[in-house]
Amino acid sequence: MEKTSFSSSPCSIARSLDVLGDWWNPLIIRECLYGVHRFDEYQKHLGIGRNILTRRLKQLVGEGLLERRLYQEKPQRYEYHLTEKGYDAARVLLGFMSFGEKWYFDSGKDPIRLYDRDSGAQVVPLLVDAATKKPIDPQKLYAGPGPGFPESDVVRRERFDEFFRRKSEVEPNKTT
Amino acid sequence: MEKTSFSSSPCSIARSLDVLGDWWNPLIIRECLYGVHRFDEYQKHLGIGRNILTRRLKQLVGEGLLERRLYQEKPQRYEYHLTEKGYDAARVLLGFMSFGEKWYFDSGKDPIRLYDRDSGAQVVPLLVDAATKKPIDPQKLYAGPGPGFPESDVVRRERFDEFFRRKSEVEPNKTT
DNA sequence: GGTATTGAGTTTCATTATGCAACTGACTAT
DNA sequence: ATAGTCAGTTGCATAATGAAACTCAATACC
Repeated sequence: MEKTSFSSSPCSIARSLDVLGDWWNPLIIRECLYGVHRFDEYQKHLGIGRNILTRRLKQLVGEGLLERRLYQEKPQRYEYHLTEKGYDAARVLLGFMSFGEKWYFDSGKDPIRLYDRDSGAQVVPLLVDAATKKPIDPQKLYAGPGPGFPESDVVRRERFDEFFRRKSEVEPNKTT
Repeated sequence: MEKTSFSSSPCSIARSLDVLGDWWNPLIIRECLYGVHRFDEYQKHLGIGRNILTRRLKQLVGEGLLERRLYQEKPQRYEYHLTEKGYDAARVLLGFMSFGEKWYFDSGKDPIRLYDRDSGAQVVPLLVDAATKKPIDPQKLYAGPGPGFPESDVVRRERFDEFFRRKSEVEPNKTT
């Protein structure tokens, strides 16, 4: 397998996939969000092999999404809790939820619902543009290099068709 | 490996992971979103093995996220395009982007930016509650069974600690 | 006409990760 | 003294991956 690490890729998606692009890690984070924190509970709820659970937990702790918390001294026992980064990863899971609900369950028959801890009101995640607060339609997007895009990476620039086409309409003299 | 399919799990996250819980599928969808549609282009951009690219494309077409489009008759040649479902999956990718940008790149140095096709304005994805339009804080959420949750699945109900605790505060007579 | 190139895949094979089951070690409850 | 809980390890068969070479079919070059 050799797992092809994307940790050096200049793409936020690829970077995230290093820790979230797998079957178990998101599910472990989900359980944590639902209030599961101990080894055997993860194992039972997920049906994951104990060996790979060990590995996944180590990875998630190593990546800073979970923290190990000693909850008992006598035989040392640890719980796993979400860090701030872990909670941010959970936000990605909400994306999975919305997608899954729409495409795999009849509408109105969603298996799980989310509520606000303060108000108790149901929470329905929606992806919007931060500025206009309007829902995002991926079909109406195009991508371009940002400030952190490596100048050197000429090959990958090929992808940003639309960006450069539009740019050259604005500055027709500069031919990239 | 035996890939443990979650297709029957009563969880939207698990269901989504069947097709998105992998390193390549999200990246293929990303490329598609950036305007890449042909076999050799995927292979070059992603550095993915041609054999597994074949399998992934088949899976994505089979799952209905991509559609094969004949673009040349003589030697039959196909392009892969996002379906509506595929574009919805792309919405999940935006979640990955936000996460990756925040945790793996200095702020203001995001490698890739998104723009609106109509207005040309930059688009910044943000997860909000559909009703209140306020940003979602995963720390302030708790989960409970929805209308589609299988009554039979008593084991998994254990997870919804907070939900049942709160419920019994409201209806203290009914002890679940 | 013969050779090279492109596009889209297969095939083969060594390397890794996974799932399963059994085992260890430290303690606790009966 | 025996059974049970919790958190892992260890060992092994099996399945997925990555890399490179190979197959077709057709067009482009000379």
